[in-house]
Amino acid sequence: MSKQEFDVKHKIIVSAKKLFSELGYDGTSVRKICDEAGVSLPLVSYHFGGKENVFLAILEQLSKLPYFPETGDPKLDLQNYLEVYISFYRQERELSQIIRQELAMNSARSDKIISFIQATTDKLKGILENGRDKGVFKFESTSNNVRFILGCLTMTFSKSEVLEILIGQTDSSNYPIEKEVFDFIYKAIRS
Amino acid sequence: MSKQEFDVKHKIIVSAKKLFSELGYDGTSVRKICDEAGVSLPLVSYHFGGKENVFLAILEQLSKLPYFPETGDPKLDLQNYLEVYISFYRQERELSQIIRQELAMNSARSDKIISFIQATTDKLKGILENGRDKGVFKFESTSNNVRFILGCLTMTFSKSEVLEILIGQTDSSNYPIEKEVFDFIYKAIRS
DNA sequence: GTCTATACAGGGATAGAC
DNA sequence: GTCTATCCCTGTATAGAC
Repeated sequence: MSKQEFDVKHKIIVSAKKLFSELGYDGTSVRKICDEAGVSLPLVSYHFGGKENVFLAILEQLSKLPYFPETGDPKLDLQNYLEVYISFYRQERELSQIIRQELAMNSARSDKIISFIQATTDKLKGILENGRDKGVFKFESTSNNVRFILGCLTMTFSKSEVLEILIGQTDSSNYPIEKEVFDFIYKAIRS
Repeated sequence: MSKQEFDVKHKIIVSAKKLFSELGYDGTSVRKICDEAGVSLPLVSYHFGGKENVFLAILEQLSKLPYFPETGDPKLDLQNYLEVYISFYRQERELSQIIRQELAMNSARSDKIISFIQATTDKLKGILENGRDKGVFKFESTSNNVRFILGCLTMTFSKSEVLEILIGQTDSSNYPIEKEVFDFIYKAIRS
């Protein structure tokens, strides 16, 4: 792949990612992507073979989801888990927005997303169950609590202006939301 | 409005609601709505003046959001709040799914949704702040904690098959999720 | 009030020149 | 490898018959 070819593919990816996150998959046309990227329409088909594949190429970035070793200490593992993944998604605002949209839509593309994030979710499940076995955590249903935690995290990443109108700006800027979401979750599940 | 006219409008609304919740606004065409409803294409324009207005007519059902009196007791008010609104959204699965999608999309239609649910969110905010003032609840930022709670609730209502694949089925069916989400939230914010 | 037929804009993908 | 021009499909909305 030549330097120039790389540039075009890269420009398309960057523009598509921006537009998908703002307008959703259906709301983003190939024409808009190409206008944003400053390239002509057929280049999407030429380089990627269609809109769908541009989307999949963006999802590939999920394979860079960070890994961290587990210590076996439930509180510490939970803390690490939240820290690592929150910082990943905070750096990847557009990507997290796209995932949020697609999962909310139950779209056909969701299956692909799941295959990327399944391991992450399973890890959280493992941490919760380990904590419960050791008597550090206390809750009824693991999968329900995974749901709740993912719900909290989703809201934490979300860059939605709509939510800011609805809920209001964060009021204590000196206390970071990363810390507060851990407080919330840890208190919620500890014994 | 004649009986027959009511029936057609009603059929369109019911079909549109189902399809919007499954396919999203952009993914739902007027043709699909009419096929589902068993009526001809122009009737949407005739009765509603367009697809957008069908959507708004569905949102009108949000004005039936239940009201409940506040007692001033933070724990009780929180419990009532969660109970009332969870049961509303559990009865209105399709509607809650639509709201979830639209808010995730930051769509142009979100403003309308906000105007319906703003009061509900403000009420939750009030309950949290009252609880903190009385020393029953303990947290840093009200708006952050409203975010977390709404995140938990969103995941609780969500009928997404995708999430079931990702997280797994609820494992303890005898302990209702309505009860568990209260446990989770209450533990998270109490002193 | 409801239908069939159609207009017209916009979608994705491609043919063919360069 | 990249462009212009175009194809064909599907989207919404409407004209006009009944």
